[in-house]
Amino acid sequence: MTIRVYNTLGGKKETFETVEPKKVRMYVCGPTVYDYSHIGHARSVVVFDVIARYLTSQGYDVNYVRNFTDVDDKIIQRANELQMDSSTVAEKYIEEFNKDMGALNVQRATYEPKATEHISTIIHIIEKIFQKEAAYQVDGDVYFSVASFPEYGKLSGRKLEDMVAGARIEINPQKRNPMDFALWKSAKPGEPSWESPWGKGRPGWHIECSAMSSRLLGETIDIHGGGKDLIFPHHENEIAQSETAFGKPFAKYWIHNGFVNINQEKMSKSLGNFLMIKDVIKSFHPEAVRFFLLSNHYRSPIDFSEKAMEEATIGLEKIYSLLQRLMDQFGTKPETKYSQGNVWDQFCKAMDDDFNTAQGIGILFSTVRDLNRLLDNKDGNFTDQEKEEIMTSYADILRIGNILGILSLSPGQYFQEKRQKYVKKHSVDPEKIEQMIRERTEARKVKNWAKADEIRAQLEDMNIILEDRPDGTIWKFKE
RNA sequence: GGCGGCAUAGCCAAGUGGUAAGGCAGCGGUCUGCAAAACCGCCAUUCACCAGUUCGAAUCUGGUUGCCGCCUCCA
Repeated sequence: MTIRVYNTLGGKKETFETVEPKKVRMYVCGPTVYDYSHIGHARSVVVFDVIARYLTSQGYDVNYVRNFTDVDDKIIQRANELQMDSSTVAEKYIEEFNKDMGALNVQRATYEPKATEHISTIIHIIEKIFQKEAAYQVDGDVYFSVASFPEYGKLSGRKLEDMVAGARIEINPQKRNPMDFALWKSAKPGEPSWESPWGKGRPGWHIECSAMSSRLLGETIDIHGGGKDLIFPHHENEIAQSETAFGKPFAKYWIHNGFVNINQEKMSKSLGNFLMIKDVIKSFHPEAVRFFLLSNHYRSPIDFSEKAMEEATIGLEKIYSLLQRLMDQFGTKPETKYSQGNVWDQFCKAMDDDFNTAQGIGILFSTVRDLNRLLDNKDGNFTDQEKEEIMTSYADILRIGNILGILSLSPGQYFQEKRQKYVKKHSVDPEKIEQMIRERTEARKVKNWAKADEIRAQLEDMNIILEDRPDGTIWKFKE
């Protein structure tokens, strides 16, 4: 089956063909670690996590690099504010990043390098760029000369002349061209620095990705990804540097994810509406967050709101409820003997078309409805063929969950976790609820409906909903 | 000012040439002591607007309007 990928370079969908057969070299720009990770980071990381999982499921050997920018002006500034060492600041937020992404069930990349671990490679590449006469030194700073790279602008679709005319750039008299960017920055006293042929300093922002990508994956890679905002200047500059240094294409496919808005506004410092992952998962289950993030196509913007999260939660629970039902009726998870079925095929078809998780989720819901219908109608009396069908779809749902990184818990665990979270947040007493339910059950036994309904109403006031099932009464929080 | 994107029901959203997936909400029904859950049915003759290409367009082309992003740190 062929996979089609939208390539920012060229602006259209292309057939996905790797440099080496069945091997994927993928590099995704990670965060600059000077603060907690926000929901926008989550989207990018989750989207590429799903892409890596999917490609792996299709038989590719995926070599995935996700870096940390651990030396940078903002980190230095933050370190000064906190009166800490900048590497300590970076370490702290790397740890927080891993904690957040772990909670979101993100798989670890093959390599998760830090810029500071690759200083010698960075210096080596800058030297190569000097050899190509595309770099120049001004005191201790080194700049890349965009005029030396005729294709500059090919990713973002801009022309040098237009950009310079745009004049929103601060003119730095040291630069030959206003669009030139730093490869190496000289160190001011007290700043973290490394020895280099140009004196003590640190790498510019863009060069680290060129270095780590080529070092860990090779000079031409298959996928280079990141948020849309990185297209210019970051990725444009990476292309200029790498292709100048190595004289070959840097990346075949450029994949960029869209933004997360908050209540229809862009997250920004001035609005103070940065939504941190650690806060979001206090209110919503991490799987619901993932489910939400994947419910739109990855290139479209997505609007985060309380309502949207509630809908995502309802959707996720609809699936978990079916899984609960299946488990109650057929025991534990379907054995591996149930091969990939029609549902999985449909899902793959959606994913093959530029990783269309939104469509994939639609398939998931249709399947849930089909299975519920079958379960409703047959009342437990299934022919062997029907059982086979059910178990195949059941297995497919779990397979899809595994690609999307959801449905990783048993339904029991999921609802338990959710309940515990609520109990903790609202300090309710489950024992008391159980007691009330027992009283109601007694009342129902003697057909004292008035009393039963009264208890139900009392519980409803406590935001609790009851479900009378054949095997007993269960309760849930309404929220 | 330059570049790019988007516009599909009450809401969210998929669909890029073959006659509108899916979800949420709502309404009617089955089930239930009553509910809930689940299921069934209803819910866009139409895809911002205007022209054009085509046997055929939400999908392609040109134009209009509106919204958004990037060009400055940003996922």
